[in-house]
Amino acid sequence: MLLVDDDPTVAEVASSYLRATGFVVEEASDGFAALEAAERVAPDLIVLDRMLPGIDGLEVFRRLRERSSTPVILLTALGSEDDRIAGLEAGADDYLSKPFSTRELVLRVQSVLRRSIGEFTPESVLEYGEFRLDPSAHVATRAGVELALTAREFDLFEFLLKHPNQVFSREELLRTVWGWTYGDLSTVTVHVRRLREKIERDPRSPVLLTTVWGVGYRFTMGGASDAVV
Amino acid sequence: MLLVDDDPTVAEVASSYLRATGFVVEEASDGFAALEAAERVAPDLIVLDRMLPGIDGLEVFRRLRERSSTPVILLTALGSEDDRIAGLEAGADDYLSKPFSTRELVLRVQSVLRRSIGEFTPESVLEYGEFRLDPSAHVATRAGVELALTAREFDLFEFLLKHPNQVFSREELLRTVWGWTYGDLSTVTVHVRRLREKIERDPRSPVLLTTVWGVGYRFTMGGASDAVV
DNA sequence: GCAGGTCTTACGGAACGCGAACGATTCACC
DNA sequence: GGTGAATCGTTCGCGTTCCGTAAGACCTGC
Repeated sequence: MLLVDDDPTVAEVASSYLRATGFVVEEASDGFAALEAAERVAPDLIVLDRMLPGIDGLEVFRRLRERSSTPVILLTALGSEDDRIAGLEAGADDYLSKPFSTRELVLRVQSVLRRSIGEFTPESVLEYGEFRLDPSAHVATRAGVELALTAREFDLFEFLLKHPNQVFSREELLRTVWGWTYGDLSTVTVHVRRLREKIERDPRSPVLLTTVWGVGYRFTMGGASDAVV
Repeated sequence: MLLVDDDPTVAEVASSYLRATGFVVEEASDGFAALEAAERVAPDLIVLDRMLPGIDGLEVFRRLRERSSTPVILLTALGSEDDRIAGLEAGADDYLSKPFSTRELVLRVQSVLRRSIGEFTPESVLEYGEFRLDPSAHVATRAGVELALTAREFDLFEFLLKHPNQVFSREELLRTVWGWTYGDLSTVTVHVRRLREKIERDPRSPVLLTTVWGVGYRFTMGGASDAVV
């Protein structure tokens, strides 16, 4: 997959998350590099920012389409309906407006790939101990029993399961899971709490989703870690 | 394949994409040229814009059907008048509303061709538990008893049976089942409700076709799932 | 004990899904 | 051709769920 964005922050966050999901990600920061990279690696899918230095994203898109039928997802700043129409008009396969959550991006990517390739998106079912999480079905279970997670809780849990034994600050979580660049950090706090309520044996003294004082939160995964499948 | 559209931009983008996918594309920009070309090259498939200068696209469609059974995919502009021709659209093999993604077009083309070629082989019959669904006969049964599904309900049910245990947003369903780029999402809601009324034991508390809050709908299929083929 | 960080609880607004009903349109049947 | 049934997409009101924020209590490190 090829990711084209001139904003280093966006590129880094998005690509790391996509990689964690199991994709092989090539990056490019401008139009020329994008065209070159597309030629070189022949990606399954291209995620393309509309606003690019040098050549405009739409122009890049047209040139890409001249020579291949690779699916393209367009990213654009602040989603006005006009942009959306323009994007689809040009023939993009899907469209996403910034700021977006990484989960949203992954969902779109999988959706587009599912449509283009057929069924084969790596059915990445996450498993840890008695936990099982199926993103495509949007089902999370503990020992076979379904956990009634809300959308946000699910997103958060998914992210943590994909990045175990790693500490994330509230800011980071807000950026990656929520897709916000700013916002009230207590939002994260509360959602962590609510999630604990549902996944911890004893929510009062968390074992899995622990607090790292002054830093953030960590999802701890014991020795035997078979995350991907 | 024959592509009929008077908008040069659409024609160019679409045809180049189709060619990149491997199709041999003939183009026509108005009704007369379309009829002439259809006669001349005898295409496997015709993609026809509904809005054409001179003869209307629908009229062209009728005349085409008088002399051959070549599959036709109708392109429709958006607008209130779409509804009026809903019936005639049903006569087409598939239809797609503008603006559409080029990939979507290719997918529909492939799907229609697959259907028209595979007509001789017995259509695949979907089975799940006591449900049985025969797309070619357009008949759905529960425990041998025929379910009185309407056309849309059937399409929706078919799609869900083919993609069990997977969540689809209303938007996705609108795109894949309805072939719309966008539209009123409550359309999906209502049809899901009507479908539930017919397939659920207790429509008030659905078991098969469940709502995933804030995400979409999921058709849940118990353990043994042999959906495909 | 203090200060800053974290947890808990509660609440209002917003989003969401549901149900019912309504025209418009089409199709089937007379 | 005309009439009635049926389908489809839309609209509106209602109840529910979820989410983000605020405020106070609690805890940790110093």
